[in-house]
Amino acid sequence: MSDGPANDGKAPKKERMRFVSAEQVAQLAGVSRSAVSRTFTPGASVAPATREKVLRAAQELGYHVNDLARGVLANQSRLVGIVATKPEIGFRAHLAAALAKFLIQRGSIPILINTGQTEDELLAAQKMLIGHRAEAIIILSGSPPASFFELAQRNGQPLIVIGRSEPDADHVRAGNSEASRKAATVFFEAGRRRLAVAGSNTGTPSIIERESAFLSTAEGLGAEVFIGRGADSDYESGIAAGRALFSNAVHPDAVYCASDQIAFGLMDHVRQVVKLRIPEDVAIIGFDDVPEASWLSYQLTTFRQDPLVMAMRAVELMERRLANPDLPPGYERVIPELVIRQSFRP
Amino acid sequence: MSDGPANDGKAPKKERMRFVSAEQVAQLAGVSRSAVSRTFTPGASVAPATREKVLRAAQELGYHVNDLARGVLANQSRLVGIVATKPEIGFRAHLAAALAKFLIQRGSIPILINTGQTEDELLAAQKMLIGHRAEAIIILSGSPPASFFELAQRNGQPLIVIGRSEPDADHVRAGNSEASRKAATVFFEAGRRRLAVAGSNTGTPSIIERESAFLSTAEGLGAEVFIGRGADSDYESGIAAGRALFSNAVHPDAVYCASDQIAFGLMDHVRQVVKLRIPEDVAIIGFDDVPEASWLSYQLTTFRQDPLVMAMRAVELMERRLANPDLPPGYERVIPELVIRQSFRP
DNA sequence: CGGGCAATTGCACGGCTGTGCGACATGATT
DNA sequence: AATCATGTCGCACAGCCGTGCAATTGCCCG
Repeated sequence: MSDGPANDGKAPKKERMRFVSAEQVAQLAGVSRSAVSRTFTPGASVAPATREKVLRAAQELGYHVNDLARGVLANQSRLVGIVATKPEIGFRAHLAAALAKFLIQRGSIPILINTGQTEDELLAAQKMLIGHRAEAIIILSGSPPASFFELAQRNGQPLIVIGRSEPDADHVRAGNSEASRKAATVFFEAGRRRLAVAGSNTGTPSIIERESAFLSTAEGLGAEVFIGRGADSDYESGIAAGRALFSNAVHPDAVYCASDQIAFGLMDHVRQVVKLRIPEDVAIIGFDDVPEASWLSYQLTTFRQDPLVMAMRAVELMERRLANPDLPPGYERVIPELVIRQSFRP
Repeated sequence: MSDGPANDGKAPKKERMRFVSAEQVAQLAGVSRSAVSRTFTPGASVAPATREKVLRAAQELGYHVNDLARGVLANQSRLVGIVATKPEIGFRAHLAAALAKFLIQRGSIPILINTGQTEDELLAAQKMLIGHRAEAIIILSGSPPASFFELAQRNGQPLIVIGRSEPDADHVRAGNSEASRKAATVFFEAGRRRLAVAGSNTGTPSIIERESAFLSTAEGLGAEVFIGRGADSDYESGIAAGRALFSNAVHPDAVYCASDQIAFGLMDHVRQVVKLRIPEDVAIIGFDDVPEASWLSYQLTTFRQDPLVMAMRAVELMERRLANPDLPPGYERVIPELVIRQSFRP
């Protein structure tokens, strides 16, 4: 009297529903499984009539090739890891979104790894990517330990680094030094003589590069230089930097901020707390040109870093590497353009 | 005289490097492949000595289980799709990041699908998720067509919807109506009588819900009501709404904005273009409490919607559904709390 | 020292797929 | 009409893995 697969006792039907398999389609269409496989393989040899039968059966059953199994066989998963800390903030958010879009366009599957900076977390993320046979890993931020590179290398997973100069790996980054030198120069040429940089104590390589290039140029020009730093490179750090730079009697008359987020915090502090005018009393230049930079409250003059361009370059590097793993490391440098708004006009 | 696998002629070594397989580990360790498999399967029966040998060999070769193949066998991929349009903007960015974090914590692989709103794009994304046998799909935004739900249903992929009431699917959303009624009420109780809502023409269900609940409550209280809308629900839309609401001689003295982004645009327009004071001339309430809301330039009174809480609820719903696919649809409603800042004080 | 029991191990299968190769049908050609 | 080339199809294998089952080992105790 039992019907079906004897659902006896407790067992709450553990087995997940199975997707339709090629075997079932073959059966319904009255052909062999090979015919089904060939129907969905471009360039394979199938008679139009058979193809038609298979497609009809597939349609009826709602069949779709199992890309996982296909990947196991073909030794390619199409999975690509995007590794970032705080991927919801500022420029990184735009970069991650752009990467996801381009990766999907080329038929890859973007995996978003939102990880902390601790070595354990990174290692766990990497294990996951290796386990799933990710074809490549794109790193957006931070400074992964050497072991990260080594492990990826060993498993044949190309690593693309964005925003950091990594001589042994493919990388794409902005021309931080050029931009920072230019910032110091335009400030100086506009008659500003007390130049400051607002950076971060826990700076990423990009931040550090911007700080130091600006400082050395400013000093070279003979200007008085100031440094203010916050804990990170976000809004609060901008406030902290502003506090450090504007608590003395003599303060800078121009501040170069290592990120737009820092600039926003610093501008708010300068205007609302210190009660100085921008740009009359203090000129500001930022970096990134996130959408907020054009908001009326900020009108920030800043270096434009196009996330679409950088993401595309990164994907191109990845494709190049996948096509030929033995190529020497390549790098793309995107030169940022200074977008002039109200916070400083040369 | 040929060495190696006869690299004859053009063929540029197409074959991708293969990862280490269990077979190779078995060979090196001098055991059967089963022993290797058991070593990496918790709870399987392996002698400590064998286990040790296997682990040593695996370490030396850099072996890691192929989760793809494991997934094919066990009929579970651990892949979870996160579908969003413009995942880099505002609240959605925080939601997407939080989801990625929680999914990783529970051992799932978050796939970020950055898609447009056209039906074709959504269908392509879904095909991809079906092909890779994603275990569940979390939708952050927009209004997918009915076919989307149908196709997912048919393939046994649970669908979790965030920010939209979807009676036939698991969903988690904010208490938009309660919040919006409260907004109208506190405005009124503070003596404001010309109440406006700033919304969007292409509103998501959340936006629409907020608009209408505010409007009906405001009318019920006997206040004069205004409506201003922009094309989307971002900063520019806030400017547009501000233009619509403040171009006549008689203008609102309190505006409820359907999102923080709208509020920022509207506040900037009101202060910088219309030259009114906030909150003296115009009181503002927003929705979301993104970090920018606490910036000194805005100090926005707004309804707090915690992305961490919403993401966690969504993941819980997903787990529940995966554990028991036959459950009736569940939903979680998160009640937003009004965070008081300078733009309006009850 | 032998027997029984538990632990461990290897074999083989199952879960999906793509594809080389031989078998077959079919149309065209001499 | 016989033969050949061509296009299709199915079989079987390969590519990874987990696991049931039976065989083997090792150990303990009588």
